Formats: sequence, C-alpha cells, structure tokens
Amino acid sequence: MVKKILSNGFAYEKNGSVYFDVRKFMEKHKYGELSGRNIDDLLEGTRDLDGQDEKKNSIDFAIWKAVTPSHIQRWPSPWGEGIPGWHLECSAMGTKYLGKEFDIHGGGMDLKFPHHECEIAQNVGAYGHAPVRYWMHSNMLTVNGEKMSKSKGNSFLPRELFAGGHPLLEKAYSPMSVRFFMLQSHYSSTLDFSNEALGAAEKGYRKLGAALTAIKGLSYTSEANANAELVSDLNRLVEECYKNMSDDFNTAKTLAVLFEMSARINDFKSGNVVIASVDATTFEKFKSTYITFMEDVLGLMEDKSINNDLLDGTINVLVELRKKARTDRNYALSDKIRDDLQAIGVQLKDGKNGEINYTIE
RNA sequence: GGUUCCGUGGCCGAGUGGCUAGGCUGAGCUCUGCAAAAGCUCCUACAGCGGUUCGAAUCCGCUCGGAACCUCCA
Repeated sequence: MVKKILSNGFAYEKNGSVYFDVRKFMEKHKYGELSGRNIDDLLEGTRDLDGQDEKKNSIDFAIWKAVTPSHIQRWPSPWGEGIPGWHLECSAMGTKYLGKEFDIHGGGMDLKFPHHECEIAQNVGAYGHAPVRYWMHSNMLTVNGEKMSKSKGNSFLPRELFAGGHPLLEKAYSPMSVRFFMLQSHYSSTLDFSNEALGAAEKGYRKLGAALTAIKGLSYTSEANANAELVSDLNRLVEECYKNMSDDFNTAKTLAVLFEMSARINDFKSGNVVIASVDATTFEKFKSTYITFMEDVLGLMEDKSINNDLLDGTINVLVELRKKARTDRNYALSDKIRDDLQAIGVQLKDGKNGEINYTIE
C-alpha cells in the first residue's frame, strides 16, 4: 500500500521513512472533510513536536517509519527496516480483510481526526476511492461528570463493573444491565456512569427481561372478540421498532417502544387482556418482534445467571409448602416462608390462579 | 488560541419549528388474605438574555458552564 501511494505521487521518502504528502494529495482530492477541518487552520495551530523536521509540511504523516536496530518491532522494507505508520495499519488491515470498500467503520470520536481522516486519504491515495460508506463515531464516557482517565484515577474496566469492588462502584452490575444502560442513550452522545444511573438501568432491564421471559411462555390459542384498537396498537409498536432503529440506530427510542410492548405483554400474561382479542398474525408478529429486538438487535438476553437445578428444586419444595399453607389459610406460615426467602434474596410472586413464581436477586 | 459538540423535569436520557418520549424515584388507585409483581393515573422540564416566527426545547446572536480534538505513542 505504501508503494502504491508512492507511485501515485502522494508520498515521499526521507531517511528511510515514508511520509504522506497532504499538500500534493489536496491538489486532486479532499482532505479533512470527515472532521470538517480547514488545512490552513491546522498549519497555524500546529505545536512543536519531535521528528517534524523530516516532513515537508507539519500536516504530513508517516506511513512507514524507519526504526533504530534497538527497536523490538521492525520489518524489512524497500526503504530499510521499519514499522508501518499508525494510520496505515488500519487502512491495510481494513482493505485486506474487508475489501477496498466496506459499509461501516466505527470508532470513538476522538479518532475522527486525524486518524480516520488519514485512513481515508491513504485509501484514496492508493486505490482512488474512499474505503468506507458510513462512519459511526461513538462519543466518550464520563464518570460522575468527569472524563474517564487513568491519571484521574476514575477509570474502571468492564470486568470491574461486572464484579464490583471498585472504589467508585457501590455494587456489581450485570453485563445486561450495563448494556441496557448504554443503549438508553444515543451512541453519539456522551454517557455518564454513576451508581444512581446504573441502578436505575438495572431495574429497567429487569422489567424488559421479565417481559421477555413472559412472552416466550405465551402462545396463541384462538380468536374471539377482536379488539381492533389493540390490533392496530400492536402493529404500530412493531413498526416503530424498525423505524427507530433505522433512524441512525436510535436505541433509546427503541427501548421506549419495548417498554410499551412489555406493558401489553404483562396484560396478556396476567389475563387483564386475553390474547384472543387479537388475530394470530398480529400476535405472532408482535411476539417475534419483541424477542428479535431484545435478543438479536439490542443483545438484551434473559439473565440466566441463576441456573442451578439443586437450588431450583429446593426453592420449589418451599413454594409447594407455601401453596399448601395458603390453601389451608395458614397465613402465618405462608408469610414466614415468603419473608424468610425474601431475606436471603429470593422473592416470591403470587399469580392469580395460585401459581407462584420467584426471582433471585 | 483554533475547530467541533453539548447544557432537557428530583435523577438518567430521547426529541430539531406546533402534536404528553421512555426509564428510575415519589404519590394515588386496581388486583391480592396481606405483600410482591403487574396494570392505570398524577408530578408537564428544556442554562441565561435578546432576536426571527402566527407559534421555538428545536432556527439566529450574545453570555455563562462543560466536553472532545488540534497529527509523541497507539
């Protein structure tokens, strides 16, 4: 790729290094369009840095860099031993594995300039056209309103978020809760981590997750008195899922729709509204859309952290005892079973027809 | 200094000219033996000051506050 750029006249060699000639490139192509930079401003605003003397212009950048023999990484090249420039690595890898043109390139917005700008210039310089159709730049994360950085000591890793124990974290948050939390905001907005916000997200996710489990257990029976209003409402919700995700991945709006859907699901589950009040096609589409958008589109799976047959069986013994106590109207005993389980983190939920479900904290 | 972006109700966070986003919290109601869960209802905001417009959170200007980038490494 370096050779191609050189032979196209957009680079020059100096002391074993090869630099991209931005001025030359701009005679035929545009540079700085992605980030809206003005090159004259860039030339003025440049600060003094090491190793600039080899460049014709300060905005030029290395696509191949000569290294000293003591450098651990080095490869032979027509210009001597060296390493690829940072930007070039990405252009070369993208082109090799995804082709000379691919659909989406993501990255943090801190990489927009210069890195992605240079990537474009390299591909245009080598192959004559831009490598990427759509650029998606995600915004930065902050913690309690401050930029996350090692020097400030306010950074933590995903696994610390999931495991808890970090001084800034009051507790551990499940991967799904964190995912929900991030999906609540647009990818291009800054997102602020705080215990309060994460805790709220945890509850919100549980609600959607419970509805996911619920609808998987619901199936269509037969149609009775159709409720036209409900039918059009369910169809509307299905459409909105697609509409919102098609609008530059508006996950926050999509989640709002899923919450509306979860209310309808809980109506079906509790029997407040009978499934028979909609037609089979509407119900099946509604069901599959909720499951698809939760699991496949947003990646919000059921939290199967508790999957222990022994524990499950043990709790079910207690559940059966409580059922018996309730039919005997021995509420003192049934309440004790419920309260004692609650105290150790197992919450029983009575259904309408005597069924008892439970969740584990 | 330059460029770009942001400032929304108690908290989080969508929304780009008129139509209540949503979640969390709080209050009330229904259901329930009592709870929990669930459903329903309520709490109607848009940094400040001007301007454009019949009408602005949304457009323009200024002020205040915050963030990112401005090619060392990756």
